Amino acid sequence: MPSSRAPLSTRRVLQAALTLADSGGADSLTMRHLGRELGVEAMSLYRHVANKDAVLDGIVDMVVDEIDLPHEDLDWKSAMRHRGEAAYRVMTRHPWAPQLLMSRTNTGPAMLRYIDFTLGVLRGAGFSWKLADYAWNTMDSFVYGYTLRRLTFPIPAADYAQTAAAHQHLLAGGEHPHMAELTRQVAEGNHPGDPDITFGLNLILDGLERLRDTEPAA
Amino acid sequence: MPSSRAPLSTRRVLQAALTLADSGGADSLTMRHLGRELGVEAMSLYRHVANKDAVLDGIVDMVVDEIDLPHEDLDWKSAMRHRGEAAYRVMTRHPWAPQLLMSRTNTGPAMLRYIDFTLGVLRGAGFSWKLADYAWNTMDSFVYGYTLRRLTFPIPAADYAQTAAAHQHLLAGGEHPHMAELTRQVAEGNHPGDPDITFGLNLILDGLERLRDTEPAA
DNA sequence: ACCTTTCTGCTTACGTCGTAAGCTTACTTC
DNA sequence: GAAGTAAGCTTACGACGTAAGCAGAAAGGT
Repeated sequence: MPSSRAPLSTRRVLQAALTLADSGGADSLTMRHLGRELGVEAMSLYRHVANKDAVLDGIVDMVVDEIDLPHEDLDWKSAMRHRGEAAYRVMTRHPWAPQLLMSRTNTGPAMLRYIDFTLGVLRGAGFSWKLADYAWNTMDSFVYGYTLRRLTFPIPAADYAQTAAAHQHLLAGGEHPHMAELTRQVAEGNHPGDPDITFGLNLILDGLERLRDTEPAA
Repeated sequence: MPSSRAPLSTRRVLQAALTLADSGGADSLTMRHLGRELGVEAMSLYRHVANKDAVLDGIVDMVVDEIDLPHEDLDWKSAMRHRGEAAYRVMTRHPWAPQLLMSRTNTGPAMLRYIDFTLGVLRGAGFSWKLADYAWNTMDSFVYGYTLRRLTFPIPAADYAQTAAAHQHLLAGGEHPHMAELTRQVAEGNHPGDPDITFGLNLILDGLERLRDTEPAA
């Protein structure tokens, strides 16, 4: 009895690749492993995708497509904040993604849609073309940077105080007095230790609003 | 006549690794290639570095160490702006670096020094511990994000207008009306196309200043 | 002087990766 | 059924990081 297997397709390959990356990280996403997951030899995948890069481009765009766009009728600041937070949430669900997103030029359809929407929101709010362009670029730089740092950082936010307490002695040498004191503050619970993404988003959005009001669209 | 070769050392290996990465990108930095560059077999390197990860950690910290710290007597905003711009410049000299910096947990001595200095500047300017911590985290998220985006982006800033003009037809389908119009604006020279890093830095610094003045250090 | 330890670099080898080239099997279309 | 095409398989190549063990030279003790 020959095993009757669902036929391969680009879609199915990318879907499996996404699942594989989610479960085992970027390192576990190899052509051989991906093939195994689909009950197929590695080389068979090449009938449906050009090469591994195409797989990476594909799953990155699938992730971008998960970022949901806020309702058109939200005020621009809420919309933009929502957008940034949504991007962060999605990346957190797919921790391997931001690294990849930032490392390849790839601008898939989902990304184009996402940018176009953002420009629309800003233009609707009275931003000049130039300022709108600057605005989304600045926002995105921050969002990606923040997300990458968060994902790379080894300590879960909930454990900051505890970890700070445990590591205070490492900074006792006096070479890094400010870090030592900051660590003490965190250990004693005087401050939570890492800003939520909303902190930076609001900072940037408030600044953009002021710029818009200073130099309005021509 | 046996070739009399300078003896290996951790320092020499890391130095060569840095040079190799600079000249050929991260991909060209392999143990075999690195050995060849030093006139030595790949396995010989393992006498001086634990493994490839140690090499990567090492050269990343060397790059961080290149970021020069502004003078202590600069006002805090200039100091912070200077710091961000310096980081950007250094990363641009070593385009392979930010990717690596963000992907590994590694906090080498140069990084510790850099953070401690920044905290000192902010505390000296009257920021609370909490706000100072938020401040440098937000700044750095932006700086790294901005730098990564810039390095990944395929078009040199000088060619924006020309490239925009050449690609306008791709957006003619009407699916992305705002991007199409933005591209037109860039093509016609109505706006330069991408913000300098100073734009975002000032945005964030001005915002931080306002926050400091609203909720001063206890 | 000789022996012995240690240090440095070399050789060989294993299991992994992406993928080129060519083969085989199965399904369509007449 | 014959012919043509598509889908998956086999084998192989040249990378990669690095484990294990070897060879020769330098250094220290007697």
